[in-house]
Amino acid sequence: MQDTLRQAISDALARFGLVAGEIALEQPARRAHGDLSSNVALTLAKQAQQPPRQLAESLAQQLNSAELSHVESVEVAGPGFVNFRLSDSWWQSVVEDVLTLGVDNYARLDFGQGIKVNLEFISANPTGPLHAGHARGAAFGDALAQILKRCGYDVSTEFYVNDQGRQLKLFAESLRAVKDGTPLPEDGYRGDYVVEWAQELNDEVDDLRRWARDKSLADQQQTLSKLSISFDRWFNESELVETGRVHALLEELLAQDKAYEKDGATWLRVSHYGDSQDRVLVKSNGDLTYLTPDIAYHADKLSRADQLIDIWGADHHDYVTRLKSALAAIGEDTSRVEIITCQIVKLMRAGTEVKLSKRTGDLISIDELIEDISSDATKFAYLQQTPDSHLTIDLDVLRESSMENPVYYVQYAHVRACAILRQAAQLGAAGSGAGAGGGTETEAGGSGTRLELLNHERELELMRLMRNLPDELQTACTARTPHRIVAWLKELASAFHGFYHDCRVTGNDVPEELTQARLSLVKAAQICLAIGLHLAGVSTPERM
RNA sequence: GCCCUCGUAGCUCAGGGGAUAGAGCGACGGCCUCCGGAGCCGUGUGCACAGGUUCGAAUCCUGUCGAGGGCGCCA
Repeated sequence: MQDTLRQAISDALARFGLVAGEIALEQPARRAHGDLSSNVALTLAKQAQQPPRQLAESLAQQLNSAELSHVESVEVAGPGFVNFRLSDSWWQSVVEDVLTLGVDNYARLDFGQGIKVNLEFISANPTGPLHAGHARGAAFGDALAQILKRCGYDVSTEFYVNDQGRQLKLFAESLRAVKDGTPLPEDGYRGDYVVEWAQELNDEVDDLRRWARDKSLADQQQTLSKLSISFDRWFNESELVETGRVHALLEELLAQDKAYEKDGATWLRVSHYGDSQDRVLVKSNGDLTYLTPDIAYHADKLSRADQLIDIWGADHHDYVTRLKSALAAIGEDTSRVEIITCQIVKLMRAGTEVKLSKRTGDLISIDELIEDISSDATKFAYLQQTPDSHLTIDLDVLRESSMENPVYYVQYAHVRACAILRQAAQLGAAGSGAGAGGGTETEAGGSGTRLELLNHERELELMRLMRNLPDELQTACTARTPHRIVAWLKELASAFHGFYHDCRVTGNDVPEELTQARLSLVKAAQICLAIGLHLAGVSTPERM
């Protein structure tokens, strides 16, 4: 539709000897201004050497005489906007599109062209359960993966397990100290789970670090499965070290004089590649820094995918430049590496901020969150804002209030749609003759369904939103903003509840043909709600 | 001191060059002989500040103020 209009505008402009670059078409904030609007007359006024309003009038006249399909009228408004009013038939046809394509194929885009994207997120240390600080990256990463896939990217998700560094060593030592009743090492791990896990230690455990890692991974994986988040690959840092690849990388860097020795340590000349200073690769005590295997890890990922996306917490933003400079140093194309940082989330409970501290062991685990406010609500809560926002989540409000916790509002719309379809199926089965279709299996929308009966304002609003889904999806994908989908879902749910309130589907006082048309609409809405909920990574209940 | 992000309604947040800036919550007031009331409808206030760019700025640029995060041979 939009492409058709753009072409028409372009053709009309050509008649006046004008050439536009990008022709913007957007939905006006107010419906009174039409369904679609273009500002070409404003942007081209100078080139045309006439007032924007006058150019717009000429354009509108030209477009009106072109008799474009599904276009009711073209009007000029304001300083020179060209507004298109679309016919109901355009919105009604979305019902047919949705029913024909279904959950799997409506709003399935292909601009990703099968490009291989490797998406890494969470990558928590294997030193304990996942906690609230990981939840945003988890919800964001999972939703982004779903969105990228639906846009035609070949996505593989990955969790990097840092099982070589100081943190795991420290964690293992902490477990041992708790078990033996000796003092914790400096900066050691605290918290209830440390004590619990330490009690599970016995003499059969010969490699404490490995045991601690596996214990952590098992715990984290269980939490993720509660959140319905799965990874295509869990990548152990130790794999890079043990296969000698990190060692080979170091030798190569030294041979190329990109690394050098100083003060007993080995340094990488990242300051030549954009970083503010050189960085240590091997500490003077012989240990590797986090950076060294991470370079090898990203090089490995780059050999497996066209594009990398890393999702990090904002507390690591400083590391972005360091990693990219290091990758530039080894000759990688850093434009293939995208790093998204999510801002820290502040949690409130009982009116006060919940302080999270790894140092004191004062943490809220994701398991606790799920138990407190459910898995779907946890994911949805973290998905409502841009990753850039410094959001505050009030646990009490999430638990108690239904609209601060819109996942139920949206899911309830889906439940209602299913309930109506069930009801209709029962009535049909009762032998009313016409039959309301087979409930959720209804083929409504097929031949004979009079979609033109769907002209109530509530119905039109619902259909407009369904038409928008592909656009919303594209925006959410290219801008990496899953919250767009969530915002759209809330609007669609609202439109559905309004429709439900004002437009009865079944009943003796509803003409049979209208019932059929509305059943098609309900089925289409249910499909769209399911698509959106799926993209957000939450469930689609049929009853609540 | 330097770097990143943010500052929009009483609260939590959308909107990120277009026309009269939105939603939920909270507050107040309506709607059940109704396919599930976890619902629907109505009522109010607001773009931190100052310059600049533009036909047009909440949106882009600069500065000021404020908030969060970061500036390790931690990860």
